[in-house]
Formats: sequence, C-alpha cells, structure tokens
Amino acid sequence: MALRKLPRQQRSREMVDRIVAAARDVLVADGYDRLTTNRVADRAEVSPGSLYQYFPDKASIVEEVTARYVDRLAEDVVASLVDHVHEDPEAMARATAEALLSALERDPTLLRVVWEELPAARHLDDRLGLERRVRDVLRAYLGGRQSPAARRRDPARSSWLIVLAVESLAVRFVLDEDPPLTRDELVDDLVALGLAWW
Amino acid sequence: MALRKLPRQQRSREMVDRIVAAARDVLVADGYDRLTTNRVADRAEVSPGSLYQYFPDKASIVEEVTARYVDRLAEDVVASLVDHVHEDPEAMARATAEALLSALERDPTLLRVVWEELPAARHLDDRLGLERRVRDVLRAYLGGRQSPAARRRDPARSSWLIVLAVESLAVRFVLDEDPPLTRDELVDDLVALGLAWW
Amino acid sequence: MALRKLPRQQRSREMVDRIVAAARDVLVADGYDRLTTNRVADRAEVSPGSLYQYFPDKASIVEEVTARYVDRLAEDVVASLVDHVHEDPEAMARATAEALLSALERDPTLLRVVWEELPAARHLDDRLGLERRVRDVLRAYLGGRQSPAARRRDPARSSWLIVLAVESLAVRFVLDEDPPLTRDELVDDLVALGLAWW
Amino acid sequence: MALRKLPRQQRSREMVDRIVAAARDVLVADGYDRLTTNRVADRAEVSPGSLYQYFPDKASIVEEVTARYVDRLAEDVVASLVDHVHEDPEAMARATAEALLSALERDPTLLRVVWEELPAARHLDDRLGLERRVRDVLRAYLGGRQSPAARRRDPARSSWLIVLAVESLAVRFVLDEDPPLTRDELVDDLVALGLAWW
DNA sequence: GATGAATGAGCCTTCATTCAT
DNA sequence: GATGAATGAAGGCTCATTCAT
Repeated sequence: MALRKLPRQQRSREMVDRIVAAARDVLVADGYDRLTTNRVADRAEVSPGSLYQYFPDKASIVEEVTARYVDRLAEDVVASLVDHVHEDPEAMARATAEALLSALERDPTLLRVVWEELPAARHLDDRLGLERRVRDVLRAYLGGRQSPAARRRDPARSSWLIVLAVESLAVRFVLDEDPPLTRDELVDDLVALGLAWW
Repeated sequence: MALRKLPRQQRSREMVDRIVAAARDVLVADGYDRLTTNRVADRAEVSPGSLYQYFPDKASIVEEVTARYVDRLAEDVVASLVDHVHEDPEAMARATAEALLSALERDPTLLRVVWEELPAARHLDDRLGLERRVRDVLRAYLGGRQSPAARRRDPARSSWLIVLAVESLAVRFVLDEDPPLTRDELVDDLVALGLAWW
Repeated sequence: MALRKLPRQQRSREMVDRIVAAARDVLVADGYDRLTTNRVADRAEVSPGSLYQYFPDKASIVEEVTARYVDRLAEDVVASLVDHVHEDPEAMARATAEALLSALERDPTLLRVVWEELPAARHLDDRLGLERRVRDVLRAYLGGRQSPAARRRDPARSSWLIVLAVESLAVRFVLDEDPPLTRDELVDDLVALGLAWW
Repeated sequence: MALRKLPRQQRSREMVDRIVAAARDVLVADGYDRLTTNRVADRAEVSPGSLYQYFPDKASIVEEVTARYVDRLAEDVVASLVDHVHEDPEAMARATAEALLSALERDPTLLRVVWEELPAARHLDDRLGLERRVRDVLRAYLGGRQSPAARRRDPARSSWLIVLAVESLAVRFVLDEDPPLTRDELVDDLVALGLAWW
C-alpha cells in the first residue's frame, strides 16, 4: 500500500532488507534447521514467491544474513583499528581486541547460530573477507611501524597468524559457557599475542 | 538378489564399522548435503533397514563418523605428547605440533567436510573432548615442569589459549588453499606460541 | 507435464472436495489398507504435497471422508424424521426406517469399507454425532406426543436403545450377504421395535 | 531349555498360547496401532522368527486373539443359555443377558481394542460365529417352547434380530462412557426385547 | 512486481517377513 | 525347531521452488 508510492529503487532495497531481517530473526528465534523459506516469508510478511524476486535461492538469503553480520563485525574492528592508528602499538592492539569482543558480544545468539549451526562453508567466504580486510589494514597502517628487530618476520605470515588466532579465541570466548579466563585477561593475552608476533 | 547369495552380513561390531566407513566414504565422495541414509546403505552394501538396527537415526551415524575421526586425532596428539614428555619443552611442543599437522593431513578431504560442511554443532562435543583431553595431558605432564618465572600464569588459562589457538591455526593451515607460510614455519610459530604462552 | 498445461487447480473449497472425493474413491476401489497419500493424490490429480495444504495428515483426510459420509446419513434420516413429524408414530417410524435404509443403500461399498475396514475408532465420533442428532430430534419432536401410558419410560433411555438397535440392525442388513429377512420385513421389525420401546 | 524336555505336541501348543497371550497383552497395553510382530515376540520372550513357525503372518496372530476372545464370550453365553433352558423364558433371557454383560465386562480394555481399534473385518467372522452359535442354541432349545401365538414369526428372522440387537446394545453399554441407563435397566430392556420378539 | 497455491522429487524411517546358522 | 540379524518395499511427509494470475 504505502510501499506502492515509493520509488522503485527504494522499494526493492526495502524488500531485501525486510527479507534479510526476517531471515536473521528466524535464525535467532528458531535456529538454522528450522529456517524454511516459508517461515522467512511469513516473518517478512511477504509471499514466498517474492523471496525469489530478490534472491536466487534459500542459500543466498542466509548468505546475505551472514555477509551483513560479518561485514558489520569487520567494520567495527577496522574502524577501531583506524581510530587508534596513531597511538602506540599496545594501545591500538588493546582497542582492537576490545572492539572485536564488543562486536561479537552484541548479538551472541546470532553468533552462536552462525558459528555453530550453519555449515562453516556457508560463511567461510565472509570470514575470509573479514580476515583479509583486517590483515590489510594491519599491514598497511602498522607495517611501517615495525621495530627493526621485529622486521625479521614476514608480515603476511604474522598477520595471518594473529588475525586467525585472535578471531578464533575471541569467538570461542564469547561462545564458551564458562571460559577459564576473564574478559580482561583475554584482552591482555590477545594484546600480548599481537605484540609478540608482530 | 545378489545379496541373498552372500554370506549373511557380519554381526554387530563389524556392521557398525561397515556403516560408519560407508558414511565416511559418502561424506568424502558426495559431501554432507548429499549424504542420505539410502546412499550410506548402498555404499555399505547393506539394506536401509539395517542402519536402524545399529543407529537410532541418520544424525547419529554422522556423529559416529566425526567422533571416530576426532578421537583418532586426539589419540595421535596425546600419544605424541606422552611420548615426548621427557624431552625439553621445545622438543615436545615441536613433536606435538608435527603430530597434529600429520594427523590433520592424513584425511584432508574428510577434514574439510567435517570442518566446513557439517554444522559445527554436530561435532562441537567431539572437539571439546579433544581439546579437554589435550589440555588435561598438557597440564598434568607439563604443569610440574614450569619454571618459576612461568608460574605466573594460570595453567587452565594457558592451556585453553594454546590448545584453541594451535587447533585453529593447524586446521586452517591444512584447509587453506594457499597459506602464507610453509608447514615448517607454521610449526615454528606454533612452538613459539606454546612456549611463549606457557 | 500434462498438469502444467491445465488451468491451475481450483482453490481451497474445491481442492478439499477434490481430495475428499479422491480419498473416497480410493477407499471404495482399493480398500482402506491400500489407501496411501500418494494414491489419493494421484486420483485427485494433485501432487502429494497439496494434500498437506488442506489436511494435517493422512488420518484427517480419511476422517473427512467418513465425517461427510456419516453426516449425509444423519441429514437424510433427520430430514425424514422432520418431514413426517406430523404423521402418526407408526408412519413416522416407517418413513424413518425407510430413509435410513435408503441412505445406507446408496453407497454400500463405502459403507462396507467404513464399517468393516476402518478401525471403528476412526469413525466413532461421527457415529456418536449421528446418533445424538437423531436422538435429539426424536426426543424433541416425539417427546411431547407420548401417550400417558408410554410416559413410564425415560426418553433418554428409550432413544438410546432405539437408535442404537435400529442403526446396528439396518447396517448389518445392508452389509449381510444373505440376511434372513426381506427389506420390508426389516422395516416392519424396526417400526415395531420403535413403537414397542417408546 | 526346560521346554526342550517337553513332548513335542505340548511344546507347540505352549508356544501358540505364549504368542497369543503376548499379542493380547500388547493389544491391551499398547493398542492395535502399536502392535508389531517384534513387540509381540519380545513380550512372548520368543524370537520374531518363531512367530512364523506357528502363524503364517501377523494378521493371523491377531485373529487368533480375537477368535479366542470371542469364543470365550460365546462359551459363556451358550453355557448360560444351556444352564437355564429348563426355566421359564424370562428367567432364561435374564440369565443370558446377565451372562453376556458379565462376559463383556471381564476384559473391557480388550473389548475396546477389539471393537474400536481393530478393523471390524478382522473380527467379523468371529462375531458371525458367535452370533450363529447363540442363534442355533436359541432356536434349538427354545424353538419348541414357542407359544402358538408367537409362532407367527420366522425363528431365523427373530433370532437374527434379537442376537444382533442384544449384542450391539450390550457391547455399547459396556463401552459407553456414560450410558443413559443402569445395568439393571439394560437387562430389563434386553429381556423385554427377547420376549417380545420371540 | 507481488502473490501464494501448487508442485514433486526425494528423504527418513518402519516393520512384516526371511533364512543361514 | 529356534534364532535374530538382515532385509527392502513402501509409506507419510517436507519444503525449496515455480508460475498463472
């Protein structure tokens, strides 16, 4: 009704958002196993057929959810990185670790569903993208700042290692029922890892 | 028809093994999405009904595959750990990292399917078990050996960090198309990480 | 294929009717044991999936068939009852017995399937409904007309007895290969029974 | 073990009984829908294969249960009939009605399962047998005793009617949640029916 | 574009029955 | 005869996707 009045472009954008939001809700509320296209359509208050006007298939809808989710994560982390680029390495590392944890803690249910219920292949590319983005920034902004001593290491190798380890640790920390360290301790360890490896 | 002529399928234990092996093969050959009970039965040269004499449902078959796979991994790693317990920490760390990588490299296709196609929740418990086993051994055998200086750290915290980081890194290394470091470099880094964090 | 070319199946009400009719046909043609959802779908020239858009499960389809069948029976009997309410009791009883028999004779094959192949529990409620409807009308319309002498009996008791006996006798008469009385004799007996017990 | 020592004939008789008893128990405990050959074998503490040494198929096992059940019913009723043959018709009718009701009340759960859960066709023959037996006795023993006035009626017709009506009414009385007459009232009515129709 | 009824391939599972031991 | 593991046909049902309106 009201939608009919909107400019075309707007409408389709809105539909995509509506569908993605509905899919995210279903994921969080019912889990991945129970996510059906009909349920998503219901939640989006849209007909099942309309889904296929904006997405080629069910998988692509879920992928868009994870893509947006992981992009947001990347955005937050990169933003923090950029914001603290002028500070000393430790401060920057700390800020970044904090930013990552906060980002992961924002929607732990979705994080759990994405990380544990979805086949990893479904969000692998997103994660690779996130890792690459962070790595690129890391290398670009910090690369020049390496102490001659640290220079012995290959930045590609270091960033691969750090980013992967930090990501895994942070995610598992948020998801673990009862992790054997506090959040602050984890941040300390993450910072230490970053500094040691760079 | 043809089956009628064959000796009756072997009993229980052998049957379970046959089914699990078939499921593994299907997983590797066709992927998780295409694993159906009928396909597993076909591959096991067994009737679909027989599956249900040994497993309550499809999920439990897949679970057994992952359980056995991850158990084997754990076995290898723990064995190496125990074998090198009397050596100096670095040698032990190196041997363990090697053992883990070798274990993961033994069946990379299955590793990929389990890690990327299966919903993580399907093998989460297995992984937690693996991690716990390794952590326990680590703490038991190395705990007493800490230098007073290293004593500053909580072993639970250290082992959680190390095990998780090493696991993630090793798996990703094996699965990555084109990792930015050689296998030897990774081992070096893993050893360094272990020594640094302990 | 062929279906693709046909006009889209008619909607809701018509679809329900189509399915119920198909189920009835299958019941009559193949018997209850051979009624499968796929067979019903075939006969209805509808896809198996469509069945489940209108019925929650197979049982409910069969239930609808019996419900409609028994409702029709009830309708006929009640209609006759109402039509002859102003006549003397014997005429009314006779008309009703006739109506019941005619109704049962209309689809003897379905009657046999419903009465003999279906578990009685599957149409028990329908039958109870039929009996209640007839009893209610009986008591409402005839109740006031009882001769003082007849008043000695409890109408609830009388109607229970009569309705049950008449129903059983009539059904068995229609279903019996070779009943030891003619239809007219049965009607006479049913009438006598009704008059005697009221 | 102990069974091995028994004479052959005994053994097979005992097995049949064991199986039939188990089937009856399953029927009562789990209902007809959940009666499977495996469950019967379990309950009989016998292997599934053994069932087929004594019965051609599942249906025949259930049939034996109903046959025995209905035969017992017939036995009781016929016995009562014979026992009271020398008394006046009303006393005999009353005794018979009582005997029937008592017989039905002995195992109401099995009655319900047989009457409501089993497809009627599965016990139709048994019922026909019961009815025939009772009718035969009725006609044989009471036939000669008819008053000349009653003689106007065809005994085959009368007995068909009476037996059927009495059977239906008695069964429904036992099965009804809340029948609108007492047991004594029903007996009175059944007796009246018998006397009136004979 | 939007709709939503219809589709139908295909899945998991059951269970009466068999037959080698 | 007894066993019971194995069988396998078949069934009910789901759900991603389509397409006539």
